This record gives sequence, structure tokens and C-alpha cells, in this order.
Amino acid sequence: MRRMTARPANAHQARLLKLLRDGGPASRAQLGDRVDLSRSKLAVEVDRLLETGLVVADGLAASRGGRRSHNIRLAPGLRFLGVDIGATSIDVAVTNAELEILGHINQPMDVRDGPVAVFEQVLSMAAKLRASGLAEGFDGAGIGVPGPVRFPEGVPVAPPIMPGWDGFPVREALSQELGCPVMVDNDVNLMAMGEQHAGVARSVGDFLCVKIGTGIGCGIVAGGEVHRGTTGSAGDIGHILAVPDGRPCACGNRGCLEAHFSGAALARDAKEAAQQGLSVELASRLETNGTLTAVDVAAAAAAGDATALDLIREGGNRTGQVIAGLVSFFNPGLVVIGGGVTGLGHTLLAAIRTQVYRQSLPLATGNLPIVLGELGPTAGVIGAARLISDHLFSPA
Amino acid sequence: MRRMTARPANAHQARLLKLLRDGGPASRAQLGDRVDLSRSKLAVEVDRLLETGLVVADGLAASRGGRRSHNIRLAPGLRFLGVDIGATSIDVAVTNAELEILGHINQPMDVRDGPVAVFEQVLSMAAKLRASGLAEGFDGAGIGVPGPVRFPEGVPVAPPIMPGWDGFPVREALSQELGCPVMVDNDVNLMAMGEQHAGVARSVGDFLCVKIGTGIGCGIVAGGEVHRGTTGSAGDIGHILAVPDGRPCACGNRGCLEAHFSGAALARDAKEAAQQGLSVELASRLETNGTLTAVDVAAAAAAGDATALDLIREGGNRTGQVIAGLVSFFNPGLVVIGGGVTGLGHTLLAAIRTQVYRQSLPLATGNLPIVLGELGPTAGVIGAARLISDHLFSPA
DNA sequence: CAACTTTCTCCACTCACAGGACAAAGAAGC
DNA sequence: GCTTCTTTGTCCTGTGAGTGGAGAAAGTTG
Repeated sequence: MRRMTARPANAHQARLLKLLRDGGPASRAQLGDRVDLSRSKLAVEVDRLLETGLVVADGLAASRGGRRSHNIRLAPGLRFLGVDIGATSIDVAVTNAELEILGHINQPMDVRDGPVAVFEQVLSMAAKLRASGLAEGFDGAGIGVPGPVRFPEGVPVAPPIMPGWDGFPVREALSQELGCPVMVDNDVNLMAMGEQHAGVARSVGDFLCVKIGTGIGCGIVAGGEVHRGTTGSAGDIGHILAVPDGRPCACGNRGCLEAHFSGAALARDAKEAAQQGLSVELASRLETNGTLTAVDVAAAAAAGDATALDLIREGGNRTGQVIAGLVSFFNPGLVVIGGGVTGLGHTLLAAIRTQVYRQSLPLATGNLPIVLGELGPTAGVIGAARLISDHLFSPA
Repeated sequence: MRRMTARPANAHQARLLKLLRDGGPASRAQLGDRVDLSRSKLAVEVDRLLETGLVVADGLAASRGGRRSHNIRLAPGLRFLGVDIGATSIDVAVTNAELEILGHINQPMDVRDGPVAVFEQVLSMAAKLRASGLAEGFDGAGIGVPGPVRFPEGVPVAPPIMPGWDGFPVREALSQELGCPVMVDNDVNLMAMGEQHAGVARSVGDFLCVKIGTGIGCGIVAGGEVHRGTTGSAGDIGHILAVPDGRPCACGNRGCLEAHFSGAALARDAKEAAQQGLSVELASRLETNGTLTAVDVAAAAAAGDATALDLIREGGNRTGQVIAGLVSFFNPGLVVIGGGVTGLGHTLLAAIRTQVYRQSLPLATGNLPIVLGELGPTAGVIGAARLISDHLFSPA
């Protein structure tokens, strides 16, 4: 099958494509209501899109009391690949043009194995999805990496937790391998875009998306657009000072948020507690598995273990203090908490909320929801698909 | 004289007006180089602007080897009023259409006297400027207030340091009194716009502008646009936690940045130090004046007083720690320090720089200038004039 | 079957805009 | 003084974007 060759020729067409993507199939009349164009002009642009094959007209909708309308929809064969490279695992998904997930696989992996090994795995996962008949090829791919990215070029820059990726031309390399356009971004930004597109952040202009996984980061959306900062490192909140003279951090400083709360820090603290005999629950898990992860802490907490709950509360308080500062500064309309630790659930959320509502001024917190992400592990891949579709659905 | 009645009819005209404002007078040919329009279309739009009186053609420029060009410039009679209401003083200035300050006066005042008293003073200051022959009237006014503003309506909301202003229709009231369009914003945002227009932040897309005066606040510019947040309280960093279990703050919490460093905090600490006999210099000043202000501390520091220098360094460290967090989060391309305490100069700046460069990651700080504002007390009024001119130079 | 609705198409008219021809005004060389 | 070249600004025509109305197509309702 020939892949997507055309791009929208003008802003009107781009607008229409995005309407169809976000709102699903519609008739010409419905499109006319949502776009500021005369019926005649709209018909012209739709016809041109039909010619390019980007959209198709299939079937007639039920009558609403008059002539039945033609259903206009995005080409049903369009397929986007969403890739979310985490610190310890890879998510790959295929979506259709409406960014609905058709297939999704996850595999453990270590980013520190370097770009070559990781790419091999990503490509084999993509091949598996293709082989399962979900896609004959990909029209575009979005990919998220756990570190700062020089966005226009799609190249990671000085990523702390992924040495060996610095300056690696991710966009170009992947584009060559897959034979389709590729866009690269920070994984946290993609999570934010995912929640914005299909999750809790729909129709919120300014929000923060805090991702707590192996590390900790924050996606920033201002005026509906992702804010990436001057060097692409915006949202890198893991190394904000949380505890003066606190724990040593990999970055060389002390007391960084990430050194006190993150998947890695939680596992470390849980292990210490277990070895000190503070928790029978954690100790038995340590013995069984040989090691502890955030998942064990979550399970222990769910079982009512006091030490585990304390660890989570403590971490939540630290995180909440930092978020309180960000809320005062940025004044978002929503704060989303996501990432691997969402399994810690409401204990974590309650601790964060307490700190934010206590420390920030009422004007900033008065109507500020702080909620868990809605999409879980799919947020990243949906965001990735959204990234590339935004690119492809813009005038060339 | 009849004031500015017309507004640009379309985006092209708006663009041309802003080019003339920011780049000064120019010929049609020069305008053509800076705007993406054919000469014919450009001529049409310029002619229309000439008809409306928004721009004038006066005289011929020197020849550059061919036919001499007509000088196109903004109407020389246009006058904007810039008002910057601080916690303890008011600045009012008149500018021409190019936002050059033609006259500027400053008077001490207390915002807590409430909007009615303050307005009376602002109007009398504006009248004085008009009487001096600098303006026959005002085509628009921008006004900054030291607290959050619901921007579209131009109404302060829940301003901590200016009780009595909550919900007061500043925009509407002032517009009625002055008989011209008015825009209202937070004073810190206006300072940022001022430095962006005519100061150190020219041509920087993402930057922070930290204003340390009676209180402490931060203007945020992202992608060239001021970020105001969901409720207009973005940049309110005075109540970010700086010292766990630190000094009590007026907001009810402890350890807020503003409780540890601001004009007010500095005066308080200096007084304490003087009373404890830690500094002869400060004690003598206290005796002479009966009280101490940040200006006294600056003078003592300039005279080499160790205690005063310590106070400044200490405060700079606290502020620097908070700014370090904001830099990690926002990844700006520039940090501007301004406000009343700029008199503290390089001692303060050095302390802030030390903290930021030490605590934030190299990628964010690698090429990050941290500098004092260039415009001093005029930043606010220039920003105010810029605010209203941006409004008036946009299609109606 | 008539009357009304909704959807879509066609057509004529207006306006935005580009691009080239050309006029105006001066500089530089002969 | 005259020609040639350069720069600036104006005029004119052709093209394509876009609007709005007329009306055809395809239904529903009574």
C-alpha cells in the first residue's frame, strides 16, 4: 500500500484534518459549523482533500429530517506509530488517523544500552505490530525519550540518564529505518500531549503534567502549546532542591527532589527500611524477589503496611512542596500526576494535594484540580502519535 | 486635538504599525523588505493608513543613489500614558507612538490608601504632564498594579498587598476618566514587557523577569508572549517556600521567600541588626532617620559595611535558590533582575548567580545570562505604553 | 402527494494580491 | 548637457480566494 504522500495545502485543509482527527467523522454541514468558512469554500477544500486521498467519503449518515449527508472521514488506512522509550521499558503502539490505539506492546529494556540496541528493539516491536495485520506500513512516527531534546532537529542533548544518546540523530535514523516522517520529543511532553488529547486535560489551556517514574519530570502546557524552553530542558524538575543538605544525588548536588522521591529512590528507601526491620511486609518481599521496586511498595501499602504508607506520604509531601512552588509560579488550571508511581494512588495524591493547597495562595489553588492521569501507560504513545499527526496535518 | 480614532483594519496594517513603532520611520521600500507583501499591496495599505491619519508621510529621505524616498512615520501627535503603581510610589510617563518617554514623574504613595485616592493622584500626575505641553490628550493608557489582574476585564483579583482594590473596575474607571482606551496588567508583567521592548530582553523569546521591591514577583515571557496563568496570578513567587520553618509571613505560612528577602524584609532585618549592635553604620543611620529602608542597606553596603553585605548575600542566596528551581522548570534564555533593590547591585547579583549556576543543571544554565534590568524605574511605564499600543495596533 | 427540512452543488460577483510595465527622481560617467 | 544606471513609487491587469444566493437532490411529515 502506498503511504500518505500528500500534506494539507493550506491552513483550511489543516484545520479540517485536525477537526476530523479530534472530532471523528462528520458531514460537510457539521464541518461547516465548526470552521469559519462559507459552504462553497468548504466544499472546494473538502473536494481537494478527497482528491489527495487524505480523507474519504464513505456512505451516507441517517437523515435528520432532510437529505442524508455524506460521511467524511480521515483515510481509514492511515497508521501512526507511537513510541515511548522509558528508562526501563519501551512502549510501542499503532494508531489510526483518529489516534485510537489499535495495538500496543510493552517490553522491558534499559535505555543505557544505548541507541543502537534500543532502536533494534523498537524496530522489532514495530515489525511485530505490522505483522499482526494492524498496519501495512506507517505514515509517521512519534517517539519520546527520557531526556531533553533539541526539538527542531529531534536530537537528544546531554541526557543525564541516557549516556550514549547525546547528539544521536534519533529523528533522522528512525525516519530512515521506518521510511516515514518522524518527530522526537521528551517523554514527559508526550505524556502531557496525550492527556491533553484524550485524557483529563482536554480543553485546558495551561496545565502541568508531573511524571514520576524512574526519574521525575514535568510537562508544561501554556496556551495549549507545549513549552520546551530554550535548550529543550524545560520541565526538568528532578533536580530542584527539595531538602536542604538532603540526600546526595547523581547530579552531584544534595537534596534534589529526585534523590528523595522517584521510583528509584522509593525502591532504595524501601530496601533500607526492610533491612532495618521496620516492615515485615517489605522484608518478606525483599527475601522473595531478591530486590524491591516501587511496585512492591505500592503492594505493601495496599496491604496496609504502615512503613510503606509512610514512605509514600513522605515522598508525596516532598513532591507536593515542589509542585506548590511551581503552581505559585505558573498558575496552571490543572495538575496531572502520572508515570509509573500512579500505582501508589490516592495516598500519594492526598499528600501532594495537602502540600499544594496549604502552601500556595488561594487565588492559584482555589479552583485547581490535582488529579491522576487518565490514560496510564498509553498517555505517552498517544502523545507520540499526536505529535507526528500535528506535524503531518500542518501545511508543508 | 482629536485623538486617535482609527484602528488598523487588518493584520497587514497592524504589522506595519508595529514595524514603525519598533523600528522607527521608514520608506515604503524599507517596509517592503521587512514584510512579506508585494510593493503594490504594500502601497495600498500604506495609503489607507495615511488616510486614517495613523501614519504620516513627512519629507524626503536623502537619496541612496536613486529617487528619494518618502519618510513614513507614525502620527507624531500620538501620545500614550504609562502608569506604574507600586506598593509605595506611582510612576507616570508620557510616550510618543514609538514608546519613547517624553516626560516621567514619580511620587510616593501607599496603594493601601485604596483605588479612589490613588486614582486621584494618577489623574493629577497625568494632568501635570499634559499641562507641561507634552501632550494635548492621550490616545491610550496602560496601567500596572502590584497584584494579580483578571486581564481581559482589567480588574484586580484578591490582591494581597492592596486590599480594597479587589474587584475594582480599574480599566473601566480609568478609561472613563481619561477618555481613552485603557489596559491593565500586573506591574511585574509590564516590567518584563518593558525590558523586552527596549531593554536587555530584546529578541529573547523565553525569559524571566524577577522584580524585587516591597514584595517579590516574576514576569514570565514564553514564546514572546507574557504568560499570565489561569487566574492571572502567574509569577507570584513571593510565597514559594524558601526556608523550611522559617520566618512567619503575612500570608499565614512560614518561610516564604518574601518573608526572607524583599524590600520590607531587608529593612526589618537591618533594623534588628542595628538594634543588636551588629553594625555601627546601620545603627547610625537608624538614629538619623528614625527608620531604615532597603536604600539604607544599599548605602551601608556600598560603604563596605560587613553586616549589610551579609544581609544582601543572605537574601541573594535565598532568592537564588528559588530562581534556580524556576530555571530548572522553565528553562529560560535569560533572567532579568529588577525592581527597587537593583541598587544592591552586584553583591546581590553575584549571590543569585552562584546559587543558580550551582544548583541547576548545566544544560539549563550553560548559556544563561543573569543580568540586572537595563531600564530601571522606566521599565514599568514603557511596558505599560507597550501594552496599550499592542492593543491599539491590533485589528479592532 | 404537497409542504417543509436538510444537504450539497453551481454560479456570478467581489476583493486580495502578485508581478510586470512604467513613471519619477536622482547619481555617475562621458 | 546628455546618456545610462539606480532607486523609489504608481498603475494596471490577471489570477485565485472567498462569499452569498439560487436551486437541485434527497429526505421526512402530515
